[in-house]
Amino acid sequence: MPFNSFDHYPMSWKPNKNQLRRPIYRSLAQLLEHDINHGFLAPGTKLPPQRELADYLDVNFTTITRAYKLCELKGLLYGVTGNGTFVGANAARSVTISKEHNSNKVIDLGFVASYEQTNEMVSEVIKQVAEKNYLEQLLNYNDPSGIPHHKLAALNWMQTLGIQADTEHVAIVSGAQNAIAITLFALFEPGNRIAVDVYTYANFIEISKMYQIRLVPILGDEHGMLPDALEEQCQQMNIDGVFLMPSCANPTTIMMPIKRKMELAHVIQKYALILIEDDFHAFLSAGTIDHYGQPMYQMLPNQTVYICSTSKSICSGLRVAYVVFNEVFKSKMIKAIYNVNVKTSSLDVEIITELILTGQAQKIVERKKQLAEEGSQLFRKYFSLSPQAGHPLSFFRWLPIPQSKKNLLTERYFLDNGIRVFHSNRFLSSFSKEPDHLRVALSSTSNMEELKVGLKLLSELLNLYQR
Amino acid sequence: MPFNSFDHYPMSWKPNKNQLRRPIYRSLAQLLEHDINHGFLAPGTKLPPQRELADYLDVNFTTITRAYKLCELKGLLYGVTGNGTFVGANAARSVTISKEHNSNKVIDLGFVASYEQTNEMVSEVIKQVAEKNYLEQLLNYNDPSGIPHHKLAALNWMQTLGIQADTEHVAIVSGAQNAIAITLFALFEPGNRIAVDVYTYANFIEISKMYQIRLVPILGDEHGMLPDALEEQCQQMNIDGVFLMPSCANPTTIMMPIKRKMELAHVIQKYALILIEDDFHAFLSAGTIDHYGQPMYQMLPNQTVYICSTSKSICSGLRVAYVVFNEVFKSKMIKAIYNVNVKTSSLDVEIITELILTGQAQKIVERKKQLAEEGSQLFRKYFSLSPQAGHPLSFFRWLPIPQSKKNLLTERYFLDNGIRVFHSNRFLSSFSKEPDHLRVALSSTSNMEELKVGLKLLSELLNLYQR
DNA sequence: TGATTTGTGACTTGACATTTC
DNA sequence: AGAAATGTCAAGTCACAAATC
Repeated sequence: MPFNSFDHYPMSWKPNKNQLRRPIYRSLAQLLEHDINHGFLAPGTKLPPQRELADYLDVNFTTITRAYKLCELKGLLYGVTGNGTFVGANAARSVTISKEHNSNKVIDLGFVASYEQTNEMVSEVIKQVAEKNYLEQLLNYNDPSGIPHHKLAALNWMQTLGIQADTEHVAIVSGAQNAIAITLFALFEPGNRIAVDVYTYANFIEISKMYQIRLVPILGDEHGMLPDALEEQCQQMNIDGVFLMPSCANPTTIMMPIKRKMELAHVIQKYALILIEDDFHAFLSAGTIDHYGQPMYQMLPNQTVYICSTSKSICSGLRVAYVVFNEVFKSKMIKAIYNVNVKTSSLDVEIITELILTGQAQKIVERKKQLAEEGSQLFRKYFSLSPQAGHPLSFFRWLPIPQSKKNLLTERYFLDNGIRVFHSNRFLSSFSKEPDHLRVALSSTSNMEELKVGLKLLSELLNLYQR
Repeated sequence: MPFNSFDHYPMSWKPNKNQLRRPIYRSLAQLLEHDINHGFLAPGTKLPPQRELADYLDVNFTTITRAYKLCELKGLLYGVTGNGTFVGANAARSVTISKEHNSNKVIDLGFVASYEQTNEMVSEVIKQVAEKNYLEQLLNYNDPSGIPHHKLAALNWMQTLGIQADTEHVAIVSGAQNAIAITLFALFEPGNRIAVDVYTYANFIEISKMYQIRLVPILGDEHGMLPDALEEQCQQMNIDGVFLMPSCANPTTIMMPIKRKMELAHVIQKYALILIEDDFHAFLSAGTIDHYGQPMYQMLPNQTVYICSTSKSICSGLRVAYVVFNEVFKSKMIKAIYNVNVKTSSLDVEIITELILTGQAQKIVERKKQLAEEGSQLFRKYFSLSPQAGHPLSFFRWLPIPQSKKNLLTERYFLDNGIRVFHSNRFLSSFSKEPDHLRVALSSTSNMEELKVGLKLLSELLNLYQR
């Protein structure tokens, strides 16, 4: 007979004993998943200790361990030895951020687009490409990892970002998200652990959940992830990789100075982690910002997959990204690219290549920088920036907001009032006590006037929200 | 002390006891993987029984179970209760089939392309699309699952194949392989089991290995998978899905008659399997072949993901496929599409759409059918077809060859003599005692003359091979 | 500081199903 | 036809590590 009287000190979760079928651990995990997904267990809830629940259900405590673990792999829970097991911040919902059909009344400061105003410059080049007399050669199955000529343009482009590589160690894929999916697929297995910033790219959290990668949040400061914190976690558990966006972390806008990169590289090397370096804002940093230095790929070529998307810098709709890797990863990466994509449309890549080789891409970048500068100025008009404001040209801002009990309803509140923004919780893989933020995209409205209206409305709403 | 004297009855695999580290099961799995990958354990080898090996290594027998299981999930092994554990047919190598750079002297009858001669008809349409005045609207992040207008064209196209659906239940992805990856990702978890034909699509085997899906081969006859065999396996173990290519199975060219589809649908429904229906040859069957009937999606809409690629039928390089699913799968599929692709280039889809709406696509199909007919005739000139020859217009043939000790070296033999073809072993997920075959692609040479030379050479080589 | 709480994970036990002989 | 061989899998035991009090 159980020692405690459970009625007096009720557990946070009491599964119905009668609903349990064999195997118990699966059945229990199912009940747990159901209760989380249906809101009976709020994010952050501390679950009953394994032994206590086991006692209550009259089973061995490792049966509970196993049930909890199933849910952990699905990204619903996380456990802390000596402390307890908790429901994850985003257990109950998908945090995927995608472009949605808004009603016309809503101004989208949520999804980060890329100042799509520049796309007409691309249309021109499409017409030029269509006149080429070798179009047929772009329409077959040849060169699954990219036509050599396209790869050369890629290397040319990435050279300005500080990347040195050759055509044998670059491949063309369909955008950065696609590159991430392929890299996870190629180099990681379900159950592996990847270290991430406490706040990290929401779609990375989501794809990790899907592929059953366990994320290990690492503390950071104003220069990004802390090497000591990473090392500590590496000592404590078996970590397989680390995901970083050094050129401008999403959502925090932190740009990692070269010094921090080197310190982190040291730890990454020491523990033989695989680094996924998503350098999506490099085109706004390299050659523009002093202490930017170079990509981490250059420090750790044998351990890094470097991802350079052209979606933010050149054109979002053509879905072209470059992936750079060393010989050790090559065969696995090529195989994964084939398994996921077969290949990326050579027509699209031809257009990007033409943009690069004719110098049009550089003009687009200049224009986007200009727009980013304008967007930033508008933002500063309505909100004060802290001295540690992150990347000056970032396509989005990380705006501290007062703590509120609304919490999960925050996004709803703004949406109902005509603004789409994302709450910091969406970028959490476990939980955090840091102050709440909003991520505010500056690059998604169709013009600056709309952005201005949006930011003004947001600042007004925020004043009301505080009370 | 062990009962048997192991020196007298040596086990097929004797791992070095001293190399074992803790955890034992992982370390053992690693040794096993190494020995398989380095050829010390040939495909088909029977491994020592779990209890015997455990005795030898002085560990509990379920430690061996676990080690074997790790390797099974990676597609290296398969176990049969009561019989033993065996090294898989393709354990040591990747069976991925991709377009490779051949030396000019090699004629490629391996990779199945799609009579790329028709691509110049596509070039024309690209020029037309480039002149549209709404190009910019194709270059942004909007409509990740496809622009409504594009979806309507998709439905229009698939209607001729017998599919009834609406725009809410179709999505656009980047080719059939991409569709498969997304479907696995969306609806299956690592460790799940999927039933397949004994000989099945090599790239499906490969992606399943990567995602740790266990394949369960099901016996078939000249009309495809046997419903009874499927049912038997379903009773025996927990099977989650089934992968079928009813319009023309790759590599066997079997087209499933409507009667068989209905019988299989019955079993699939009874055991609540998820059906992945890759209908890549439907455009060569629907309306052409009498007893083709309709896709299985129409019989089991709630359990089926229907994949319709335009690579084989319209244009291979543009990477566009349509996916049809019911409401129950919708949110998971849309999420997975976003996580893997974000979206498919709307420019490419616009071109495919234009091809469909102007009727050019239909003309391309007609031309491809003509070419397929020619290719088939050429084949019959050099090889006799059995009465159960499979799909008459198939882009490839399944050619019985004499048993030979060369086995794994068969592909090498033909390659060294100027022909790339694939041996039946490449399409096996476990093992089989059925007679050997070659898969001979008819659609990959740049013209019919080259195909003729290739087939002639192949028939000559085959005569020599027999001796 | 040290006992206690709490989670992790490898290995062991034992029931069971199928195949072989 | 039945005993033995063989693989599968859930659940239990146990050692340990980190956090808390």
